[in-house]
Amino acid sequence: MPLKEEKKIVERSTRQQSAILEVLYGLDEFRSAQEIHALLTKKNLKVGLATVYRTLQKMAEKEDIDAIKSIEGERLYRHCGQNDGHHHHLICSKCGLTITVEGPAIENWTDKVAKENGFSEVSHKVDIYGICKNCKKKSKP
Amino acid sequence: MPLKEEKKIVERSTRQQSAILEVLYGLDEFRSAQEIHALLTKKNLKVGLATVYRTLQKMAEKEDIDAIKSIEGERLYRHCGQNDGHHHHLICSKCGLTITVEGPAIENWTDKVAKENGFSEVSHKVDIYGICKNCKKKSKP
DNA sequence: CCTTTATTGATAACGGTTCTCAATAGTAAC
DNA sequence: GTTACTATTGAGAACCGTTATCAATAAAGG
Repeated sequence: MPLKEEKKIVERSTRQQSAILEVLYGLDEFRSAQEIHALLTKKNLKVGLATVYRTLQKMAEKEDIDAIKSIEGERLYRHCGQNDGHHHHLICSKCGLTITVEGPAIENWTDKVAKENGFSEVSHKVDIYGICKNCKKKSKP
Repeated sequence: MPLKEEKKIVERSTRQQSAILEVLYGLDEFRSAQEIHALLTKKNLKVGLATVYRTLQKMAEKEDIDAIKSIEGERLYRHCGQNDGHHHHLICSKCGLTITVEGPAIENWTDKVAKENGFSEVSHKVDIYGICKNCKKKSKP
């Protein structure tokens, strides 16, 4: 049983998957499945909404792309350049501005807390929400 | 304009609100609005589902109770004893086990990161998800 | 008791996501 | 290229948590 391929998202490569990847690579910030679907449509790449959901989900599972939850509970996706090194996201709750941050300190702290409490697999998902400078300014006129 | 009252959830106190509070005080872990509604029903405290949602929302706004989001995106509520001092939650993604942790280190880090990036209001919502000891054990038999 | 109006509750609506299942299209073997 | 197999797709229905609607109810104060 030789392992033929390994970097495929799924067992068969399709037009739809490439289209979704194409859009993802063009993204600089997190987008919802629906937004990605809209972007595809705008590019005349016809892909069903259900397929977008399914494919993004699979890609996120395989960690080919980054997935986070917005504070409203929406799942957001982004192709994330660096696959090495932990990094987290500082996301503006108002406008969605996303900044990637490195967090050795937080890694250490979460690891410590996790260990003390017998938890594992805590490290990868510390996304922090706040209000960015611009939005703060706007909200206090 | 004298401020008459201050610790009331709302402007008028009702049977329904007391019922919800009663259930909340009996909770030791986070529960969804629907679960709380079910608990009320079980206690023969008839309260409409919409009212449960509304009331929990208001209480959480006033920070009379703690609210978090489960990884599935559900809002979960709990009456949280200590009202003083920042604290965060370490929550098992599998079984929902919740541990309250203090995090001066994380406060400092988030503050620093926030300031560096011009963000504000980042401090209060660092809930960390992981897999607790028991669930980890189960998943690797 | 009466009036005012915050609150309630049954139900509809909503929004994001997942499911269904027949149609479509990769893939490997011929 | 053709065939057979089956993974994938897509349109729409279903789902699920939540919010909105709005008439009915019931606190609070006079």
